[in-house]
Order: sequence, then structure tokens, then C-alpha cells
Amino acid sequence: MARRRQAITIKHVAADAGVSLQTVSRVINNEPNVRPAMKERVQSAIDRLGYVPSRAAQRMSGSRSYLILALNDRERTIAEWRSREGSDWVDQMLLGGMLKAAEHGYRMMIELVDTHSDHVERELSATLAALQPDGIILTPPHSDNEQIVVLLANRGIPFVRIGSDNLDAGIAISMGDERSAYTATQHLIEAGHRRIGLITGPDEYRLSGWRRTGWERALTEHGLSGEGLVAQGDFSHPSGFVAAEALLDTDPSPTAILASNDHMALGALEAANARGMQVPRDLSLVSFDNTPAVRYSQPPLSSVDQPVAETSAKAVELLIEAQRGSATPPALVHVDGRFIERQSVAAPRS
Amino acid sequence: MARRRQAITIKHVAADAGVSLQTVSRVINNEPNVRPAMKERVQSAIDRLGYVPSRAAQRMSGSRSYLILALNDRERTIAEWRSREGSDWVDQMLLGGMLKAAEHGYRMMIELVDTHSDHVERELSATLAALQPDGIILTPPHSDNEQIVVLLANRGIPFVRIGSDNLDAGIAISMGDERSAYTATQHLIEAGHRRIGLITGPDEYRLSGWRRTGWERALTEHGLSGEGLVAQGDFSHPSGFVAAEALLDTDPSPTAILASNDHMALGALEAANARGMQVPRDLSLVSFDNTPAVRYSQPPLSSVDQPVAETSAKAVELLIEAQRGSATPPALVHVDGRFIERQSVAAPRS
DNA sequence: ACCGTGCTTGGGAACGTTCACATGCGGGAG
DNA sequence: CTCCCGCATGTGAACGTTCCCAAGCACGGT
Repeated sequence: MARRRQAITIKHVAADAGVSLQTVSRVINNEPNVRPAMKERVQSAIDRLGYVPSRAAQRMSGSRSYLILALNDRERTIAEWRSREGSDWVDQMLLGGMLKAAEHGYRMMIELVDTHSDHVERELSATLAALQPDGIILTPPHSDNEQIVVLLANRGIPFVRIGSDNLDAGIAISMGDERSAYTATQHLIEAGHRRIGLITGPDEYRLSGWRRTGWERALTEHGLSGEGLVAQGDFSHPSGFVAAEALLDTDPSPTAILASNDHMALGALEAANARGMQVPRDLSLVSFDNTPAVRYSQPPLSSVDQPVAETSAKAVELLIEAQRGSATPPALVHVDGRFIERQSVAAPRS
Repeated sequence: MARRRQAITIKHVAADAGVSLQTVSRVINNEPNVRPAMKERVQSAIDRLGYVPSRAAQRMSGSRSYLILALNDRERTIAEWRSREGSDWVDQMLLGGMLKAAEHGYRMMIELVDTHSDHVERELSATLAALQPDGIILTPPHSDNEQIVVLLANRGIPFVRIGSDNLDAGIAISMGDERSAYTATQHLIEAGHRRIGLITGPDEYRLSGWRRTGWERALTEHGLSGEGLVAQGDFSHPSGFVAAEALLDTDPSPTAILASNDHMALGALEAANARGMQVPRDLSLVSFDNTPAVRYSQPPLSSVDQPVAETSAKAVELLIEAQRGSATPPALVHVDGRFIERQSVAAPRS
């Protein structure tokens, strides 16, 4: 049954077109200095035979691998998957990245990496050696992991740091977290809130810091204080529940809460409901990510939509561009979140 | 800056350990007939140098690629991503598959394929030629696409058909759709419903048929009829809205609806709310997939949880096993959904 | 003592592609 | 008319690994 027929190689094409291997190679790679007539002859042979170059062989002989690797945090990704809360971030990364990569004949693959582990370097080195990707996309919290960044820089592998503003090496794409948090907080202030709590994420995520800074700036500019109104979670639903309880136990308690992501906001919503409070009547709630679930919660939550798919597509594009030129100068690209207003904000009860 | 240092190859290891390339290769691949002392010597050289074999080179020399490809329907996957409704199915596939693959040194990658297109064959052939995966996972509706199946069988590439019961070729994993639909429908009947509508999926998905059959069987066994109570959607939220409107416009209208997936169920929920009906008071609702969003909808929906991650892990495992033996005998594996009861079912109003 | 057998190790070719270099050809400058 | 240069094409080596086969060795049976 398994007829395992021989694959079509560049040799067959060369023979069919009556030219040398090298010429076929030139046509495949769209190199200059091939006469149009010749190019057409070879191309028609390629089409006729249905030839497609083997990525493995191309990579072997010193060319590209046409592979872009997206490094995601293992622990968090698995936790999100396992919790069945949905991994909108990963979805959108894949969507944007895969489609853009495909446009250029590249492919994108997710790789899970332990940030915490002290052998990140060994783990990543092994992956690089095995797969030899043409480019790497770093997602938080990897984007600012010094070990990873230094390793990639030393190896000369182009990489993009999503959610970073660091210009030391590689290309950084900042997602405007500080500004978005400012906007969201301002929205709450404009609704009349004076005591606005914050459920922040883990410190290792720089975006936690930025979002906090944005929240603080908005408060300060309006002469308000956030002292004692910060609780920390780990981006998970349960941690949001616990953090919200802590905030609601303060006296006087906040009339609004900004959560650093939707999972925690939904946990906070649950905590509020558990003590008989209604959102937004008794508590206003705003968060980040614009996850599918917050459209269906009761009430639907206002949330900051991060253009993850677009960012990921941009990252892939930059990496592919980096293949052409020799050096990849550090650069910073800005992208902005968008506040989506739903029904989780109301004026505080007087 | 980009010091692009030479990678460590098998040659360096061989030199370091003072043995031939072949011996190192044997150790890497854990082949028999290597003396323990020798094996240890080589292994320590490998560890010392941090050597990891290049997948590209391995693949080149006729060995494995250590790559498993999961074929997803392009149109539907993109539609789901774009709609921002979440792609729980893809998430769970990746989770189960990637982790299991990683256990064995394999990697899993998603590839989007157009089922409808008349050049599926060419498209898939190109992918196979470029990537030379060791195994393929077919997801609906590809699982029963004759063109794809025949192509893979001819090429002798092991493949698993998720959501299929076809024994012609490859390994099929059936997810017990008929039985799950039967259970869900029975649940509605036991709650007192007599007129139970069905929002079915596209015909090209065999699971649409199975779910419908299960629904019919439950009705028939209880002396009920589903005539005129079927509306078809395309698995999207809006299509569920439209289908529900059609069902609710019948007279007498159904008091309960079984939707073939959660997205459509949420659309139906919206349609019910739009005409002032409350779920479950005025309409009971049950669906498939147990997506994150249905936990947060008002009310939370009862839904059939499909063990997608486990199935995907199983598929990867079977494919890796298939590498060992020469022939892959067709086989059928069964997996079962689990009905998760929430608050979307009540007795019909009399 | 002789021979075959099975285990362990090594040597060279092969995989499919690109790289570096060589060759042939035509055309413009001197 | 000659020389040199650039374009178009070809040739052989190289990439890193495994496959195929041979060689060496120890062991047991005759």
C-alpha cells in the first residue's frame, strides 16, 4: 500500500528543463541574472512536476529555514489552557502571525519556554540548534528576559520583543499599556469615581508595571490617591477573585476596580456577586484584553482591546525583512490599545 | 555584533569523545549494540558540548522530521479568530498535542488548508514536500475529505482522523457525537420538553449528521417528533441567531433548543433575549463544546464537553507509535463527550 | 586449531540544496 | 582589433546526519 514514491527534487526539474541544478535554484529563489526565457522554461518545469523545495535541504545548505518561532511562557500558557478560560492572546498571536508568515512562504510555530527555570539558556539553545529558526518572537514575560535576549543577540538571530520598550537589542513593539491604563482609569474618574482599586499582575511582567503607572498617573492628575488600593494577582480568574475580596474589604472600599486582565476581572465580578454587590450599580469594573468571555458576562465588561493579531503580524513582517538586510538595528515600534466600552461602568452610588 | 559562531555538530562530539560519527549517531538515536561504557563516554561529550542534533540534517539523511502537522480548515479557523469569539477547539488541540509531542522530542504545528478548494491536493502536496512531516492530524471537516485521505495513504504518511469513524485508511478517533447528542436531548426530554428544536451545523461536517441523529433517536425513543424543528447554521454566532429566529417563528414553537455548538447557542440566546424571552424560563438551551464563553453567559449554558486536548494528545501518541512499526493498520478509537449541566434548562412553561 | 556468529565500531556514500568559484559569451572602452 | 568586464550558466564542494556495508573481536561448537 504505502507506495512511498520518490519525492520530486531539484534534479528532476533540472533534467526536465535541460539546465543545471544551480539555474533551477536561482529561479526558485528568484535571483537576478537569469534570462526571462530561461526563467520561464524552468518555472514551467517546476509547475509541471509540482516541485516544491525541501525546507530541510535548504536549511542544510546554509539557507533559511523559513521558520519563525514564537516563544510563550510555558507555565502561564498551560495554566490558561488547562483552566479552560480560553487563550485569546495565543489565538490572536497565531492568527496574525501565521497568516502573515504564510504570505511570504514562512511558517510560524509556538514554542513553550520556562522563564523561571535557571536553564532557560540551555533549553532555548537546544531549540535553536534543533530548529534553526530564522526569527524569534518574544512574548511577555520573555520579552525582557535578559538571558534570552543576550543569547539571541549573541547568536545573531533576529528577534522581536512584543510588549517591551527596550532598545538594547532586537526590535521592540510597545503596546501602549501605560496610556491604555490611563485612558481606562480616566474613564472611571469621569464617571465620578474617586476610590479606584487596581488588581495588578505579576511583577515579572513589565506590562503590570506600566498599567499600574497609567492608573497612578490618571489618579494623580485628578488629585486622587491610590494608596492601599492595589492588590496583586497572577492573571488567573481565582487570583482575581481573591484580589477583589481584599480590595472590597478595605474601608472605605473602592467604588471601581481596574483589573490588569479580563480573567482577573471576571474573578472580581464573581467576588462582587458573591457578596451581593451588583456590577456596575455597586462596583464599576474595567479591564484589559477584550477576551471573548467578557462580552458574555453579566454585565459585559468594558475592556481594553490589544491589537495582538496585528502586532504579531507586524512582528513577523519585521523578522522577514530582517532576513534581507544583514544587520538588524534596534528599533521601537508603537501600537495602541483601544478602550471598548460596555456596561460595567456606572456612577458610584452616593 | 552578530558573532554567528559555528554551531556544534556531531563531528565535534565525535572528536571530543574520540569515536566515529556513526557511534555518536547511535547514541543520539538510542540504538542497541553500543557498549554501556562507550555510550556513557559519548553522552558525556554531548552534555559537555551542549550538542543537539539538527532536525534539518536528520530529515535530510532519510530520518524523521520530528514534526506533526495538524490540518485545520482555513476558512473556519480564520473566521473564528476574526470574530474574536475564541477558538477553544484550536487551543485545546494545541495544548494536548504540543505537550504530548514535546514528551517525545516531537513538535506539532498548525497548518491551515482549504477544504473546498479544488486544489487541496496541490496545496497539501506542496506542504508535505516542504515540511515532510512524520504524521498528520486531520480535524473536521478534513477528517473525511477523500482527496486528502487518498493522498496521504498513497504517500504512506501516517495520519489520524479526528471526528471520524471511517476505517478505510489511517486511524480514526470518534468523539461519540451521536451519543452525546442523545444524552443532551434526553436531558431536555426529562425536564419535560416535547418540542425540541435543533440548530445543526454544515453538512460537510459529519459531526453535524451524528448530532442530528442522536437528537432524532432520543426524540423517537420517547415518541416525539422533530419534524420542522431543524434549522441549519454554519457554527458562527450570527448563524445561530438567525437559525433560532426561524425556530422560534414556528407555531407551535419549540420550548427547547439543542445547538450543535456553543457559538450558535450564544447566538440563539441573543435571539431569545431579543424577543423578550428568558432562558431557561421561556426557552431551554443546550449545546456542544463547553467553550469558555458559555460559563459566563446569562444564564451559563449546559454544554457537552468534548475532550479535545486528550484526543489530540492521543492522536499524537498514535502517530509517534506509527513511526516505529512499518505499517499502520486502520483502527478506530473511541472517546466520549461529557454533558456539563449548568443553568440553561428548566421545565417548559405550561 | 578452525570456523561461523553476533556484537561493536568505523568508513564512505547519500540525502537535496546552496555556496564559491569557474567558464563562456557579448559589448564597450581604449 | 584587443582587452576587460558584466551577465548568464555550469561545476564541484559543502552543509550535518544517517544508511549501508565492512572490519575487528570474542565466543562457542566442532
